[in-house]
Formats: sequence, structure tokens, C-alpha cells
Amino acid sequence: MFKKAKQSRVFQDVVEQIQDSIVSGKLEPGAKLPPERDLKDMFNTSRGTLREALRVLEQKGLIEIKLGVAGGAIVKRIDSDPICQSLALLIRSGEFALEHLAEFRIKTEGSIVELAALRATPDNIQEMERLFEKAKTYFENQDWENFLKTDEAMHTYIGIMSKNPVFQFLQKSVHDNIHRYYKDYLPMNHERTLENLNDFKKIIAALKIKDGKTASHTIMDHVERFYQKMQKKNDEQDKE
Amino acid sequence: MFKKAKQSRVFQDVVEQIQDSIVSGKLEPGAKLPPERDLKDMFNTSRGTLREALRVLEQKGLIEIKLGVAGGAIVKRIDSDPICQSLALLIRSGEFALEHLAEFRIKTEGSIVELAALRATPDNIQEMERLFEKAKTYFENQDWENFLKTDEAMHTYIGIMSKNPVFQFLQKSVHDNIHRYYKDYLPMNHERTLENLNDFKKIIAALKIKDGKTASHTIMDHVERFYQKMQKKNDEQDKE
DNA sequence: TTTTTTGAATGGTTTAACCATTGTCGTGTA
DNA sequence: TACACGACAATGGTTAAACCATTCAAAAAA
Repeated sequence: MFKKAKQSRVFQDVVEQIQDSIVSGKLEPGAKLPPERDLKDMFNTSRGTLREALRVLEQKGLIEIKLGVAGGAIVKRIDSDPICQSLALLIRSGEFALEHLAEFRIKTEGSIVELAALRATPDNIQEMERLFEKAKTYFENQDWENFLKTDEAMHTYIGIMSKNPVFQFLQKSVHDNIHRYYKDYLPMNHERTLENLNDFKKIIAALKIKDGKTASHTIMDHVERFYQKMQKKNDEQDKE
Repeated sequence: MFKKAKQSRVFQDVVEQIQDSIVSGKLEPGAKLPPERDLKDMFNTSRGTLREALRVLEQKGLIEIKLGVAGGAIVKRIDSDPICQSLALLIRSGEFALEHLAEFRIKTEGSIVELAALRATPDNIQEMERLFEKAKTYFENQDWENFLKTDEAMHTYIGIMSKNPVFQFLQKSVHDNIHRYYKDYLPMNHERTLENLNDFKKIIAALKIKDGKTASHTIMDHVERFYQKMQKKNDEQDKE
């Protein structure tokens, strides 16, 4: 019937006022807030309380705080960082199991790459090929660390090619966080990495001829196979 | 080459220590942290600094702080709240356009309902029918406010039926935030609401016979049609 | 002109006190 | 006995004033 009357905490009010100014556009990215000692007077509060408000805004990814004489709170452009962080917590705390993430990726990346096939520009495809060559080099040098990073970059770039910021955010947030699993469960080896490369070769070819269905099936297979191997590895570890 | 050396802020260290304890499971949900005055001694810091750390943890959704003599910081079970909040900021700040969210929903809810068709238990379907009847009653009483709430509940419940927590979180986060658009762009009316109900009737029928494809196509149409009407309404408003 | 020094602005931290909320326990009254 | 009220104490919320640490720019020195 009634909503719980929100208990008044001064710093919450400060957070809301500044947040509203940012979200409504009154404060644009790059704008600098007044120094703490001025703000505390403007809000008629103490510095401690004001600083609690700034901590919250910083944590929300709305401002960035710099030190020194030219320092202060600067309004940030909203990005995927806070969502990445929350997702990381969910994954680290075991809220999401490996197979849940795998299933999610199979479905989602299938959709994303299908859109990417429709919308990728020649420039996009060139960038994708550049990343592919980079990955190939790392593969030949057996530099798994950097290979994985480039692999991640390719997945994230597919999100960018979808030209849909919602998918971009999602893809970036997921891939910023799942490599944690790889290191634990799936040390890279020669065979596995080669398979990976061949999948991307197929995907790039499909993107070039705007063949969304093939690209989609390829990446879904790619993710599924990867998952099955991790699962197998997992089972073997359980046996020991 | 090198990562930026993180500037040492005492409260960050406190945040990390407590966060690690929570994420690693040393502190379980429901556990109560010591009072601020004790914590400050344990971390050998001042109360102000400690409170900044608690603000950050609270914002991350890791703890909840209660007032009064039996109050204090209580470890929370991690939920979708922080992600919902971040998503709300992205939507409010205009980072996501209407058509981007629509496209995302079409793809994602198609996948979700397909899984739901495979996995829904009889109990799930019964709950879904209960929600449907509730929506129908609100429809007959022309109570759009509550109709929308029930509509939202049905979409979220489809996420639950998918039995995949990743999709559950996503579906909840999206639907907690998009009704903002409906009120602005798409006042409910009799015809539109009836169409809505019929779509859900079809979806429930498909769920009953585990016909994922039909359920999927129906909800994708449902979302697409909804979007087109909002777009049309939008264009009309632009003309004025 | 280039380098070094100095100083001031700004965020980070500490301390100590007081206020506000809330559960508990004891007392008084029905 | 049972219940209502009130005092008390534990805990988070807020304030104030001071000092420390970092950074940049202007002044001084080379």
C-alpha cells in the first residue's frame, strides 16, 4: 500500500541533487565540481558528510576525483564500468555457474554476430582482420596471455559492430569478467588455440558476405565447444 | 606496458578487505559487522575514513546499514539491485535509445522464452496463469497502472522460468527500468492492452506444450509491435 | 633559457564531540 | 499477572577544526 518512507540521510540528499544535475545534462562530462570546502557550504553540511556523498557518486561511476591543486571532482561520461564491477561480484561470489554463463553467451553472441553481419562497415572488418592477425602472431609465438587478450578484444569488437550500445555494454561487461574462468579451468594449448583461430576465420568470412546465419552458427558452436571442454576439464579435476 | 599504480587511499584498502571477506564467503549473508567504533580500531583508522568505506560497500550492494541500538552493517546477499541502478542511469542519461532497447529485448526475450518453454514446471505455468488472470482483472477494471505492473511481473517471471540466473538478472534489470518509457511515450489504451493480453495467452499455451519456437516468435512479435507503436507515437509528437 | 625552489590549492585523514534512532529493561499501574 | 510507559544505553549520522600529502604554477636561481 505505502512505500517505506526513506530515512533521511543528509549525504543521500546531496547525492541525489548532484546525480540529477548530471543525468539531466545540467552538468556535462568533463565539468568540474567546486572544491569540497565550497560544496560543503553550498549544501550547508559538513565536509565529512559531503565526502560520503562524493564516495557514493564516485562508486556509481558518475564522477572521478583527482588529487592536487588542479584536482577535484570531474563529471564522467557514463560507461560500462559499474556494471562490469557488479557483474564481477556476481561471478566471483559464485552466483553464476559456468554453464549458466555459457548458455547465456551462446544465445547472446549468436544474436550479436548476426546483427554485426548486417551492419559491419568495411572499416570494421578491416579492424577485425587486424585483430585476427595479431592473435595469429601471438599464437605462433605461443604467447597465451596475449592471445587471450586479443581473443577478448575480438569478442568485444563484435559487440561494437552490432552498432547497438546495449549489446556493446553487455558484451564488454561479460568478456571483461570471464577470463577469470579460463585461467582457472582451461589452460590454453596448441590444439585449442588453433581451433579458436579457425572459428574466427570463418566468422570474418561470413561477416564479409553479410551472411548472418553462418556467422551466428559458427560463434554459437565456438562458445558451446569451449564450454564443453571446460566442463570436461572440470569433471576430471573433480575425480582427482 | 605498466598499469597505473593505484593511489593509496586508506578507505579503498578497507573496502577491499571487507569485500574479499564477503565474496570469498568468510562473511556470509546475514552476518553483522562490528560497530563502527570497533571497526575503526581494527583497521587502525578514523571513523570518517571507515564510514567512507562503508558507503562504498553499501553502494556496491554488499552490506546494508541499519540504525539504532541493534543496528549496524549487515552482509547482504548479492542481488541485481546495483546493476538495475547502473542500467537506470544509462537509460536516464539517454545512452540507450528506444530502438536499441527494443532490438535488444526482441533478441533476448526470444531466447529466454525458448528456454522457459523447455524448463517451466507445472508450478511455474500455474503461477504464470495466476499472473495472467490478475492482469485480466486489472484490464477489465481499466486499471492501467496495475496492469503494467503485472505485465512487468510476467516478463520478469519468464526470466525465472528460464532457470538461468544470468537471464533472470538481465530480464529483471531491464524490466525494472523500461516502464519509465511507457509512461512518457505510450499511454495505455483498450485496444493495445487487449492485444497484450492475447499475446500472453498464446505464450502460455505454447509453454504448456513446450513449444519453444512458437513462444519465442510470439514474444518477439509482441515486443516488436509494441516498439513500432511507440516509435509512431514518437514521430507524431515530433510533428507537433 | 632552463632548472630548482617555494608556496598555495585541493583532496585525504584524524580527532572529539554531539545528535537521532531504536531496542531493552525496569517500574508503575490496571 | 499483564501491559504500558519511560529512562537508558548502544549504535549510526553529523559537525567542526585541524593537520598531512599531492600537485601544479609561479617565482627564484643557475
